[in-house]
Amino acid sequence: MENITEMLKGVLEGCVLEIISRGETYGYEITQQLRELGFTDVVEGTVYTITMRLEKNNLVEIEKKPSNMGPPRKFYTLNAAGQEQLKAFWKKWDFISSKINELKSKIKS
Amino acid sequence: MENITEMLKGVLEGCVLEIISRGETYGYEITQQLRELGFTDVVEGTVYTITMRLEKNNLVEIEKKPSNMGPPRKFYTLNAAGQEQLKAFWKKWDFISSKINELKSKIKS
DNA sequence: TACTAGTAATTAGTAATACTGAATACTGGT
DNA sequence: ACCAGTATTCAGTATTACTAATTACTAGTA
Repeated sequence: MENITEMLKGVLEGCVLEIISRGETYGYEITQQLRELGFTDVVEGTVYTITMRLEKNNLVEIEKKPSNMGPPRKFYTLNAAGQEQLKAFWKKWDFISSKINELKSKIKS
Repeated sequence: MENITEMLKGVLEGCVLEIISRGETYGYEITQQLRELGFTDVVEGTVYTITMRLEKNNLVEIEKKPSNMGPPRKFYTLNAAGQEQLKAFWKKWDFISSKINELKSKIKS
């Protein structure tokens, strides 16, 4: 899918929150999961800006662990504020997507 | 709904395209329709930047008509390129919303 | 040894978009 | 004379994802 970047604004962070909520994970793995999900053009740098923002906003706990596949990994888990943010994200998503779909399905005049 | 502005990026232009496709309309009326749809905080200035972009990208035809309710209105209609853009928007929306909902509904591990 | 590929984090700079907060202008009513 | 509603316009701002790269660790291989 080409040029969806503008439509990803706001939702990509929510996706990252959701992925982290499934269990402790790190940037590179999050990137892979997003690509598997279908957002094939997402790269590490993009996810990094999001995880950095989550750190800055105190939504995650961090633990650095060594890896036998490469350099050490920075594992993230959601704290209480992060889970609140995730809940708020889904609420916003449900709101917006219902409105958009309402518009989409309206009978043309 | 508070602070949904980031999630509106990319989709608001699509909504405006869809509204114009329903029939000749103008900025102020588009704003009202978006507010009726539920995007209550959208203001004229925001819609203006979008209609200006549509003009600049040659996606609309323009006709200025006098009004008996105030200053003259700038009516927009989609041209062929605009209709293509609208189709592309819905394709992207369907793609992204299906992926997000897939993520949302996945069984937590 | 030198090299390549895969894993993993990091960063400065850019582009695109919606929002802020206003100015201008036209009409009708009090 | 004033105000509310209608209607367009615009300079500046904030936020976000992307670009394009650097650094570093491990394992395989020529």
